[in-house]
Amino acid sequence: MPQTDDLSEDRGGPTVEDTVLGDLIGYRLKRAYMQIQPEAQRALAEDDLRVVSFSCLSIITDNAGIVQSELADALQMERSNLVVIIDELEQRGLVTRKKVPTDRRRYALTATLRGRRLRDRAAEKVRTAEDQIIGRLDDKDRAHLMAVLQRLEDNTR
Amino acid sequence: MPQTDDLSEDRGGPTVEDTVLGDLIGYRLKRAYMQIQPEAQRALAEDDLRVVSFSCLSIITDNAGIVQSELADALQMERSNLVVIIDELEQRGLVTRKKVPTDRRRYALTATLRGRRLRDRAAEKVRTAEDQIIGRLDDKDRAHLMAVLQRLEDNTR
DNA sequence: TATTGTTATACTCTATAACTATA
DNA sequence: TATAGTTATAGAGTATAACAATA
Repeated sequence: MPQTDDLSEDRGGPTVEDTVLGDLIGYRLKRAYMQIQPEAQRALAEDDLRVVSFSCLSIITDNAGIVQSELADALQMERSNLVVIIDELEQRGLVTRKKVPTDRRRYALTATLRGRRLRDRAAEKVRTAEDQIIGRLDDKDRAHLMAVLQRLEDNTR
Repeated sequence: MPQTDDLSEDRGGPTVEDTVLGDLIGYRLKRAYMQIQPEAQRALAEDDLRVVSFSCLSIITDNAGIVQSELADALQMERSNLVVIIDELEQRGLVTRKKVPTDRRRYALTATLRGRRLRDRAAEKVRTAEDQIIGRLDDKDRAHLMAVLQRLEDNTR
């Protein structure tokens, strides 16, 4: 098994490969996410979307009629922080807010046709950006990664 | 393959499983990290460490003599944001700052015995916390996950 | 009484610019 | 002229408390 216990210069990089830290899943997850996130951000910025607003638009698109507190639950964020995001999506004509007749405290969120189309286009761009980073990761490894991450998440529910 | 296209109530949870979003690696990575991070945070808080200060202490421990800008590179963070963190680690007697004789602009960082011991203890706690979340993930899946995440990260360098 | 959406606010993280001392 | 460490500050992102409307 390849293991580097040589701390001196190795291959040009700014040194430092840590094993104790590198063996922690949380650290590896964060590092991997840090590579992907900026590229996703850049791809979404072309359509004036942030990662969080894209996530909202995406879930609303696939779950027409969802209300804000449910959306907050789904994204594990505070419903108070959702307000301005939905405000913007609504102002841009991407989603609609409609009072639920049976419970007038709640607003049913639905993506407009324009919203759904934007979501599809943006998702495609993010996918392309991700694929470029994934590089040599073949389909089998990708599928396995996704399955394990999903399982990891499910284990905590 | 198991695929849910039923959007109605499934098993008590607050609904919502999105496929377009859920098929993005960035989203899955973030979700998985969101499950792990709070537990790691809680484990580290017992020793008055934050994730970032633990990461610093850990890298310094394994790379005695590293200077701040190298550490910033290693953790992919701004060196300006490192200052207060190292300040605190130094004040707690966990690391030392020593001017490098050959280049007096730089400070060599080294973990003290107490720092190294704290790192080892804290790492063990985080590991335990992670293992509890990982649950049924067996050694093979864990190893494969780590390898793929590492590869994913390496692909971008 | 409890919940939904909302507002305001505080707190943490991260990013940027500018300074100093050294090179 | 450039770099390391530092400071101050601005900007995100996130969390908390309180309120009005509704249940």
